Amino acid sequence: MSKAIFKLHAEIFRVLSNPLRHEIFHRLAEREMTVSELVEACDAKKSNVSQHLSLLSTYKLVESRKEGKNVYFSVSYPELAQACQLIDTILKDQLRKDYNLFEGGVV
Amino acid sequence: MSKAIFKLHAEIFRVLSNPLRHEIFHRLAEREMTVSELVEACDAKKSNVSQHLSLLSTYKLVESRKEGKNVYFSVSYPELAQACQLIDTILKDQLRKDYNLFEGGVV
DNA sequence: TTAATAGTTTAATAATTATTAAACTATAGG
DNA sequence: CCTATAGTTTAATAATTATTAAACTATTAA
Repeated sequence: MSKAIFKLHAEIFRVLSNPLRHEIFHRLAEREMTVSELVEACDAKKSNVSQHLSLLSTYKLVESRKEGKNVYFSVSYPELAQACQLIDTILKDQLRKDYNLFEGGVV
Repeated sequence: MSKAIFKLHAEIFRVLSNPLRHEIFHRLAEREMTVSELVEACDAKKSNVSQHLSLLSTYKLVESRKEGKNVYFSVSYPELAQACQLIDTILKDQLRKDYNLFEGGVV
């Protein structure tokens, strides 16, 4: 396995390594949403959400369709979203104990 | 699901988002290795590998045992390593087509 | 007890990434 | 046309992260 492949794979992890981007991806894995809906759900700035969506799109993790004034986003590969949720589950189940790193039992 | 949880999950993705760290984790998922073996396998600087291992350890993704002059590292949760490999596989299978982003068919 | 090997830590620099506000584009309705 | 709403882009600043070299610690063996 070559450096280039590790780099490519790591790159996808990087895309999901920003908390807001991770949240956006997670929410889209549950249902299609407009930018405004995401802005409200995530309690974030519109321009910020838009930029994160743009990066997620660049890496084809999400896709969008325009309908009137709204743009609806959804995950491109449900399989990938599932795999990410699997990781999230493993983390929740298995790291909960360990993480006194993270201010007192946040999980 | 709270902000804090997204942050925690994103943090693990961040740990695996550095190419060298990703490579190290991937190699350790295959077998236990010493720091020197990793340095050679990854063709990287010893201090750099050591620092990445330290971060991986902090997040409990890897663990180590000392034997004489050597320190042997291995993955802590094979389940997590498997889930990461699942993501890697999905990426390889599904994104290959799309990635003309990445200099001419690297995957 | 010295030299060699294995690994870690520190500290500085370089490189990336995230966030914000402001300017911008597009669409729909009055 | 004018205004409001939805979203994007740009550009600047702030914050994080990665890499390197050099100094350091620990262990083994001569």
